[in-house]
Formats: sequence, C-alpha cells, structure tokens
Amino acid sequence: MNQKGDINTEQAILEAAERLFIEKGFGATSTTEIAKVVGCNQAMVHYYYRTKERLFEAIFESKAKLFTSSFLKIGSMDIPFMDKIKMIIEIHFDILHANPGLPLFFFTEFRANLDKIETIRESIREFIEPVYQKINTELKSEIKKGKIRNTELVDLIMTIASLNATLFIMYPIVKKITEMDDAEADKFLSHRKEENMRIILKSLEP
Amino acid sequence: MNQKGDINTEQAILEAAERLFIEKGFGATSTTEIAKVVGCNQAMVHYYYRTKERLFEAIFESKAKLFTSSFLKIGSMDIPFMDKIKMIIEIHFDILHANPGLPLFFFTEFRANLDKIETIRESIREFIEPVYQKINTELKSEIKKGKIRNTELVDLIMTIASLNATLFIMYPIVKKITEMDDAEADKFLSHRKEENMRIILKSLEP
DNA sequence: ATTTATATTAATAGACTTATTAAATAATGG
DNA sequence: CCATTATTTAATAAGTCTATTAATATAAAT
Repeated sequence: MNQKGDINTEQAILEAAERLFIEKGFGATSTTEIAKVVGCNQAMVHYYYRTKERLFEAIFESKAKLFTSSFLKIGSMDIPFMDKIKMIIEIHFDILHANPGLPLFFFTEFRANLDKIETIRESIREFIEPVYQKINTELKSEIKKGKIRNTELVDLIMTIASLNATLFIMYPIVKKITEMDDAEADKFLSHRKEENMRIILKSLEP
Repeated sequence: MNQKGDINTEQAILEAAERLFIEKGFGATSTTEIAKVVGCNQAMVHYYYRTKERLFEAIFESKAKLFTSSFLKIGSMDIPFMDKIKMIIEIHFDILHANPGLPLFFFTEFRANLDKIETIRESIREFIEPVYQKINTELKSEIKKGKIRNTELVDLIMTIASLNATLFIMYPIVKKITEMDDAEADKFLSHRKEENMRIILKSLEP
C-alpha cells in the first residue's frame, strides 16, 4: 500500500500511460501529463520506469503479446479449416473491438521507428512461424481439393487485417461524419463485422 | 528570387513541412527541423506561415483536396456503373501509390483532433454530396436489375478505403518483415492491387 | 524503537520548442 | 541613386519537456 491509499502507483502509471499513448501517440504524451492523470508527482513516472522510452516499451510489448497469443491458440486447435479461418477473423475483430486504438498505435509507432520490427520479429517468429506453417499447409490442402481458390496465406492475412483494422481506425471518423448516436454506431459495427466476414469468405471461393 | 538563389523559400518550406508532417506526424516535427531541411533560418518558417498550426492547415487542406477532386471527376463521367466502380478503385489506389503516407497522416490527425472533421465536412459536403447521390442512385438501379448484391454505398466505400489504405500503411512493415527487395516489393504492390480489385468486385456479386 | 527500505515530493539542470523582436541584408521601383 | 519594400538573420522571451537530485515522508523489519 502506498501513501495515498492507492493499491499501486506503479500500475496506475502504466495504465494511464497506456491509455494516453494509445489515444494520442507517444510523442504527444508527456510524462507530466501521465503524472497529472494518475495524480502523482511527475518524478514518480521516472522513479518506476526511469525513462519514457522504457515505459513505452513495456506497454508496446504487452500489447504485441496480446495479439499474438490469441492466434497461437487458434492455430493449435483441431477443427475444420474453414471454421479456423472464421474463428481467426472473429477473434481478430473482437480483440480490436476491445482495443480499438491498437491498430493506429502500432502503425504510427512502426512509422516512427521501423527498426522496432527487428526486435519484435525475432522474439515472435519462433512462436508464430510453426502456426503459420501449419495453417499454410491446411490452406494448400484445401486449394488442392478445389474447395478454395488459389490463394497465398499472406494475402488472406492482409485482407483480414485491412478490413478489421481500418474499420476501427475509421469508426470514430465515420461516427462523427454521419452523426450516428451510440446505438446506431453499435449497429454499424456489428453490421461491418458480418460484412467483413462475408467479403473475406467470398474472396476464398474458387 | 531570394538571397540564396533558390526559386522560392516559401515553397521550399511548404514542401519540407509536407514531407516531414507526413513522414513523422505534426507533433514530432519542429519548425527548427523544417528550417534545417530547407537550409534557412528557423524564423523564416514563422515569417511565411506565422504559426506551425497554420502551416499544417495549408498542407492538410491541399491534401484533402487532392483526394476529393479526383473522385468528383469520376462521378461526373458517363460510363457504365461497373466501369465507374473499377475506376474509383483504381484511382483511389493510384493516388495512394503516389502519396503512400497520406492514410496514416489523415488518420493520426483525425485522432488527435476529431473536431477538424467539422471544418472539412462543411467545405466538402456540397461538392461530394451530389456525386454520392448520383452513384448511389446508379447502385440501387443495378441492384434492382439483379446485377449486384444488395449493398449500401457506404459499405462499398469502407471496403475500398480499407483494402487500399491499409495496404500502403502496412507496405513498409511487410517489406521489412519479409525482407523483400525493391523489385519484389513492387511486384507485391501490383499483386495486391489486382487482389483488392478482385475482392471488391467479388463482394458485389449477387 | 530504531534501523532499513520504499515511496514521494519539490527543485532544478539542461535541452528543446514556438513565436516574436529588432537589426541587417537584398531586391525593386521611381 | 535613393527610398521603399521584402527577405533573412541573430537574439531572446517564455514555455515545455525529460531526467536527476536531495530531502522528506511512510512502511516494514529487526
């Protein structure tokens, strides 16, 4: 327990930083602002995380894991291929629904620092690679059976990522432009979820 | 002609700022850095544009117009509906190809300042609205004829924007991860152009 | 109860930011 | 050629930002 009766200042800083970094980006967020949100002294941010950069990295990695871990589960499941694809699309959508700021967060960070990919790639490839290969084998098998149009897995991934990610990036913009209320916006989201699913599945038809 | 023999310092500042704002974002670009790129005194940036904000707005609006103006042309063309859709997809792709940083530029700016949409909307709606209505009428007509699946125009736009925009946002990332050389990356782009076209057209089939 | 470890604060160094100023330089028109 | 206007520079005000420091307060442990 700390002085102010909060459970954990260190955690509070992490959560505030997470929210601010995702909402406004790394560069536009100051440690002063993080401290103000938490209600602590600005020095506390540096006391626990030393530098703003380290604080960011802690958040970045946890968010990257959030993504990859979900896909690993699906990859190891023993269900028909098409169900697996449907599940990947659905889970990807749901993760973004719960973390709508993540796509822009990742994209802007990679733009600012493309080298960060090196770090990510090495630490993730060993986990992702086997799953990728497994799904790819199943995909090629389905294609050979004539059940699916000849497709590269990387294309399928691009399509899923594009449709789902951009939906949540554009969501606040579309909501504002069309002047939807919250109920309409909710309906719009679930409509697009179905639409994205349909578009992707149709693109796989022979 | 100015002191340093350049044709136009004012223009050079605009172009440098354009590049930097799009590459790194508004917040991460300083007027000092803009001046350094141009090779002029930092005060010159403020001499010509007074504030960094005004400089940004000049760029933002010109880029917004670049987008809308192209679509207006297509809207007023007198060609079959499906050709028109194909052309919209293609032109949208080509504009992004020539300006690959624009999607992220717009998205991050709207995230930082959603109210900016108000300004844009008012000044653009009067031009866009008629084109939108015209295409929408043609779309509904095709649907009635049974040539196209029942679709809302806003959905079609979302799909086109998603697939094309995210391609260029993810392009440098994919290039880095897969370690493509420039020739392979070029091939990848034109492959995805066809792929996006195919996906969208297939999604319109009844 | 006193030492030890942890948490927190205020103060501040040092670098960088935007924007303005006054002075210097260059271009231009009469 | 001189006066006027436009362009450019150096200097600087006023502020913010990150990160560190030393001092202080609280909690835990012996």
